[in-house]
Amino acid sequence: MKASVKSDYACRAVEALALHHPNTRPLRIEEIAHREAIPANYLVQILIELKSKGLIQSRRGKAGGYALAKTPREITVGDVLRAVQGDVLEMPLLLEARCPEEIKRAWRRIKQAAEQAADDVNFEEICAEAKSRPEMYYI
Amino acid sequence: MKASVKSDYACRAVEALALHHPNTRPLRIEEIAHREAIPANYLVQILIELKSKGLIQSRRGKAGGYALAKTPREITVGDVLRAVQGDVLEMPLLLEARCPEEIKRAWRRIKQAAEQAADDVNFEEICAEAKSRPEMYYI
DNA sequence: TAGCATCTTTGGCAAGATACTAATGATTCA
DNA sequence: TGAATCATTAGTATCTTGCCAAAGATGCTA
Repeated sequence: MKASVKSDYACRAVEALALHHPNTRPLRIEEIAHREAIPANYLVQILIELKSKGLIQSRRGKAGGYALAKTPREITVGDVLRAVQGDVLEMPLLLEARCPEEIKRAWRRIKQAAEQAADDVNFEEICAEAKSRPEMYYI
Repeated sequence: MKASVKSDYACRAVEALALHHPNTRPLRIEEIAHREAIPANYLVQILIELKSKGLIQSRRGKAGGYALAKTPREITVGDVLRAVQGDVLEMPLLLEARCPEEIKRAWRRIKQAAEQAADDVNFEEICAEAKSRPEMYYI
């Protein structure tokens, strides 16, 4: 089991929007991509997924861009992971008939532990930590 | 993050060996492959990795095969996952300089939760569950 | 209403990972 | 010696990942 770069990008993009919140001016793709060092062409697709899951909202045209659709406190890392990869920890093998039930139970325990940990971190906390290290944001 | 078929095969192979324990006759690859419905040619490679990590042992030649190198209680799901995939939850992005520290912290929390859950299940428990459902082993 | 800036959608693609197959070698035992 | 087994290595079809880029849709403004 490996964490994908995409999931990381998604969390960092949401963090950027959360740090900008509740400023009314939306952040453009290019701004987010630059701040978080994410390839803009890839970020586009990630933002679309986050939007379709109701985590962020967008506006087009001049003065367009992205903003959170909820408060940072209402968005967890688990929400972001589910938005971009379907589930915090995907286990297709839970559907396989040949996997014995007791092994499936062990897999489920791991899955639930990861899910709980992911749902336990919201972006208000993440922003608070980020702001306690302001030096990062002058580079 | 997705659980691989390989990890599942590894757990099922160790379960088969644990259920056979402490019988002195080793289990042949073909036996394990048949019992757990795992492609034999693939299982070979998995068993080699489990052996190199000291979880199982082997004997060659006639009357050869595999057996556990420890008691089922001494082997956890976490041990098996680390043996076949390096870590319970791999997070190469923890090494990336562009990922802010507060996001890394969130990733670490998820990683540790999964690790703890995996280390919390040993194969004695798994065997006990399996034996409480004996119907599976007559098919 | 023209035109531009932005988001949106779609298709493509190179590199790597996954889940195998298969051939050959090495070891043990009778 | 030879049969049975594990051990090693190479190959490979398919899928996934992490992007790029072109064309479209929409909103703002002059």
